[in-house]
Amino acid sequence: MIEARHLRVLRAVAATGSFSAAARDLGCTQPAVSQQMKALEQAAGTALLVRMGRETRLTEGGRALLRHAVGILAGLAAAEEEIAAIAGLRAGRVRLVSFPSGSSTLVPTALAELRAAHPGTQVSLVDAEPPRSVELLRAGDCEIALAFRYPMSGAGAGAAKANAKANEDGSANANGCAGAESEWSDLAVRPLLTDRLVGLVPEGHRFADASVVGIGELAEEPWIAGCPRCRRQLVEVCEEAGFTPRIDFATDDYPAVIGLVGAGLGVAVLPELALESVRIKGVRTVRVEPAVEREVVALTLPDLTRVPAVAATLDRLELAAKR
Amino acid sequence: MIEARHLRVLRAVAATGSFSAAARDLGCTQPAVSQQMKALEQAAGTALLVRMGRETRLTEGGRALLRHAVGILAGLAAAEEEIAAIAGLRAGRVRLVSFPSGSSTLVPTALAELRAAHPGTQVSLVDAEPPRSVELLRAGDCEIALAFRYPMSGAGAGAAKANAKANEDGSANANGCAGAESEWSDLAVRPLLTDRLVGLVPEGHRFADASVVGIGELAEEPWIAGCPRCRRQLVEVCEEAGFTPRIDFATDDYPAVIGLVGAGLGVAVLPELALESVRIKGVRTVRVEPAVEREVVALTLPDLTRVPAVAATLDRLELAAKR
DNA sequence: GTTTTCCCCCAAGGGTCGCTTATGCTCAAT
DNA sequence: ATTGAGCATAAGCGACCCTTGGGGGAAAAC
Repeated sequence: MIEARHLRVLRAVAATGSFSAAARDLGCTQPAVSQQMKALEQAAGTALLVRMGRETRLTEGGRALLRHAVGILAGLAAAEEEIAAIAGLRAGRVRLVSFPSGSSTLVPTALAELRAAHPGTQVSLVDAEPPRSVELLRAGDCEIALAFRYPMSGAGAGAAKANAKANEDGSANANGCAGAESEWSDLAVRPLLTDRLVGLVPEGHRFADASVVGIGELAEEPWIAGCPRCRRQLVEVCEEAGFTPRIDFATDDYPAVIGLVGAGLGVAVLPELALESVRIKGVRTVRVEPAVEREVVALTLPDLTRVPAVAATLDRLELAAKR
Repeated sequence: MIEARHLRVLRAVAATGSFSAAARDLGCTQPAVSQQMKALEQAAGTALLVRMGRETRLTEGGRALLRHAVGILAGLAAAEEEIAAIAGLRAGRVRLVSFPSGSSTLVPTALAELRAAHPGTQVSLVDAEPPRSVELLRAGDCEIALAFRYPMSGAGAGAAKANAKANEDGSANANGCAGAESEWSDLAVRPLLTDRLVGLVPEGHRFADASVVGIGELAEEPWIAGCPRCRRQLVEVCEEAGFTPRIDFATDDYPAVIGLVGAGLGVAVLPELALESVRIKGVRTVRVEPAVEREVVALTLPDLTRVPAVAATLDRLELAAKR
């Protein structure tokens, strides 16, 4: 079995015309070259070069092998170059999937920094909400999935179980944003930030100037819900507070939620992150009690953390989240 | 440093989709594949594949490397194929240099047998007399040189020295057909046959029906000499017999020599081998005393004896000489 | 739900391989 | 004749590679 090492030696010997010079080129000793050439000749089954006094010449077989060796080693060098570019962040594609409020806040700043530090890397971005984004990740359609989850709601496992029972609108139980039972145990989880839900009330509302509002105080208000997962979380929190919210509107378009609240059609809770990139007009934000937080994380496959471009992207995301 | 072995494993893993199946393909155990892949990933500096439960997928780096690996391994296979063809005598060029009487006797039968046994081999033939043929061999312009030499003439070193002294028409002292001083000590010498010189006299000559003739009995005859080396040998032998031959004609064209003898213009001695391929007409052959023999050998560089096509050619030459 | 099966990782052992150092030989040049 | 360069060989040592045996985890089968 001919190995690349053999061909490197052969090429050096052919180029320099002597074993000693080849050894110097290769950075090893002369006996090493002798042994490699002997091994190669044995693998080849024929003499590859003739020693004529001081000079060494190739035989027909040696010339044939050298002819191939040039191309093979060139290909190998190209492969090493390309892989080194990927390893050295001079190249590398990362497919990133994020939920909308992440795409418009964390991701742009992270990608801008990544691009500035490593111009060769390319990141593609696709929007998808957590259950779907994790599917994409597991299916190999992306390298990083930004997702979020709510901590085990209420006080313990009992509530978590109720939560699990309530999950019957989505796809089976792989909803990807619940607390415990469908964890990402086989994934690499990089926590980015914890995002607090804040209440939204129209200007002039009785709580418009309140600094903090108990959730129960909004029991009689009409509600405007966000994305399905946020809506589920809302219902759950309200039920823990002892009431079932009356949801008049539901949309995953955050500006629309704000517009509806501003028009006086109801109140809402939204992740703080979602508010960062939309123009707030005609509404007031209030802190709600009990505090509800969601954990925003970057998910990837464990092996992919060893891919430099993926690791670098994760680092930038974490950095961007530090604000 | 990426080795071919790594790429073979990578290709097998990519093709089969699992380490175990790749190990079966490669004829080794699964941990061996694991270790090779780990080594390759370390050499590459990035993860190359992701383990997703039961299936394994390539990363971007893995795909890039595999893309190169296909070409590299194909090149390597082509190289091994070509070198195997040369080693297995399904291919291989041999450049053979021979003196004329060898070209027309030993060589044709040897090459015919070689061609029959190994149709892929190609032998090219060039005519050259010994001193020149050995030069060609040493210069790398041929692989095998057929040559001949006369044993140390007369009784010992004294005569050999005289012989050496006489060599002043050719190129220096590398005449390649003398006895001792310019031996082929650095060459591989394959004895083929010992060729006796026979006398040629015209029909009707007083020795035409003699079975054996002493060389001295031809002292007064006009002589027709062959090639320069044969002529030199003739002179030497005659001088040892106590006379200097009167050489009226000299030509290295053996049919011409025979023609001249047949026309009654003189007598000659020719190597038996030279007579084999010419039509003898009008002359008689007689054995001369003392017997003069020349040794016909095949010369090659020592390393070239390990080139299968060269070795096979030498074997066929030896076989052809066994007649 | 439990069991089975498959696949991979890990650790330890043994054998091979590859490189180095040291030595001797041959050839060419001074 | 001597010196220097180049290659071959042998011994020693370290690294590498492969194997065996055991374990864990996830998907498939019962």
